Amino acid sequence: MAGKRAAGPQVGLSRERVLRGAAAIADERGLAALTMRSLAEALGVEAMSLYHHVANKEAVLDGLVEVVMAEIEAAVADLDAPEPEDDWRTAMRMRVLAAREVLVRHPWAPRVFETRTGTSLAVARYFDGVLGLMRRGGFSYELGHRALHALGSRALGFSQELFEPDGIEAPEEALAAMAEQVPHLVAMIRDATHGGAVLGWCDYQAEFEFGLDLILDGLERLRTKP
Amino acid sequence: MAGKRAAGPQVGLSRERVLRGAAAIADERGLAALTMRSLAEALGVEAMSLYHHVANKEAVLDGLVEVVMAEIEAAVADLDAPEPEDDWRTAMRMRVLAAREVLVRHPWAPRVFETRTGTSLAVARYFDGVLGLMRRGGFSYELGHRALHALGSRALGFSQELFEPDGIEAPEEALAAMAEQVPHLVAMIRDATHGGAVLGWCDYQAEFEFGLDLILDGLERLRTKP
DNA sequence: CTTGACAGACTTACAATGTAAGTCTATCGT
DNA sequence: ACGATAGACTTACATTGTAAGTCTGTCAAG
Repeated sequence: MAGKRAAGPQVGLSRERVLRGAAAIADERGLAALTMRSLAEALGVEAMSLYHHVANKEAVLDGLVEVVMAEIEAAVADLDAPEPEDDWRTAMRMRVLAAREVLVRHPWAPRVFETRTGTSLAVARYFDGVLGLMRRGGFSYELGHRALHALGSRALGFSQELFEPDGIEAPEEALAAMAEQVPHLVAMIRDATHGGAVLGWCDYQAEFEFGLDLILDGLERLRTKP
Repeated sequence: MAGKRAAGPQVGLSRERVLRGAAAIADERGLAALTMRSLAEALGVEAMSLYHHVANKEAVLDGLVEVVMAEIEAAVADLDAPEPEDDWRTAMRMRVLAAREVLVRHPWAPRVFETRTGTSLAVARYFDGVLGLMRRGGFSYELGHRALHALGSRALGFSQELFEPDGIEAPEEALAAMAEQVPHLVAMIRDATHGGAVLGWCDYQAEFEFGLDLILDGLERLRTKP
């Protein structure tokens, strides 16, 4: 059992440094740019050296989940939220939005989460905290369980947007061209912007909160009158 | 403009056949097994021949989205749902559950959806249909828009489950070992199974419907009293 | 029937990636 | 002083996507 020592010619890697480096690359250059070689280079080392600290690339991705979850747990711990016994709804809302801030800083995180098979301990612990919050807020285990499913990834601050309504320049002609294929969407955009610029008309943060509140409201109703 | 002709020594490929083959491989052997070479082999052809019908592998994945969406549209068309004017909630529910049946047949689909950048026309058309349904059900464009966001991937029949509560053998000892790390989850499982077997105690279909109904109920409330 | 254009298959080749296997060296406990 | 060892490096290879070029069977025009 050697403690920690700086073996080798230089500072020495560590699982910590490897994972931090991986997160940095994903943040700066995207998930596709994260290869064992690019990661090694960023750490001033050869690719194979990484394998002394992580089993393989899958383990790096698993580690990224831990990194993100640690940031989320830290953000949640910093929160000055009400006691769930007094106001579980606000406590939950703040927790989820704190998690969301972390996720927004790491746009690659949802994709990494999704490709992990099996639940990581870090994720399980987070959901355990969510469930504990609901328990303190007066939920039965049964309703708490359903609530975890209903929230899904939203509990961690992201919703799977399969369909991005904005990002279009959408001058009137472009809309007209689309009107045949997707008439209702086009009408919706026209209605929302009444002829003005479309870029950025869709406020994702607001929409996320809307969906979250819809679920929380529903849960609260079930909690009080089952 | 040559019409359709069987050029070459054999039956001849086509974009159609390539995409169907790709879906078959993903279904049978998983998404990771889908390579240009494996796909070619399955079609009795060399890898490079595929490039006469698809631009590159990304295009194959784009095509998979189309394949899935076509199946969903077909399932939706077969539905014997009420007119949205009479009962939008049931019409929507049936539509989403029909989509879900397709998605369940293609477990790789969510991952493919998520990695596509930009919205495909097929997906946009689907959401256009959802929005149209809501319009006929009495939604404003504004509420319809928010509803699309609130539903998110659920409109297509899947929820991002980051956390899989089952899949554990969970004899009492295993639970005891986890109790330190995730006490609430363990208590929840104990409560739900009161000592019995844990395997498969979690009914994903039922949980999906619960979450869906929670959202639909919330939307209905907003629709009738804004 | 000949011929030539071309769609659509095949062959070859290469760069990028993950990683198995083995080597080298500085540090530490004895 | 010295052997063990952690942790770096080197080499090598299988898999993948795909660029570039070749070959061949079919069809339309002469």
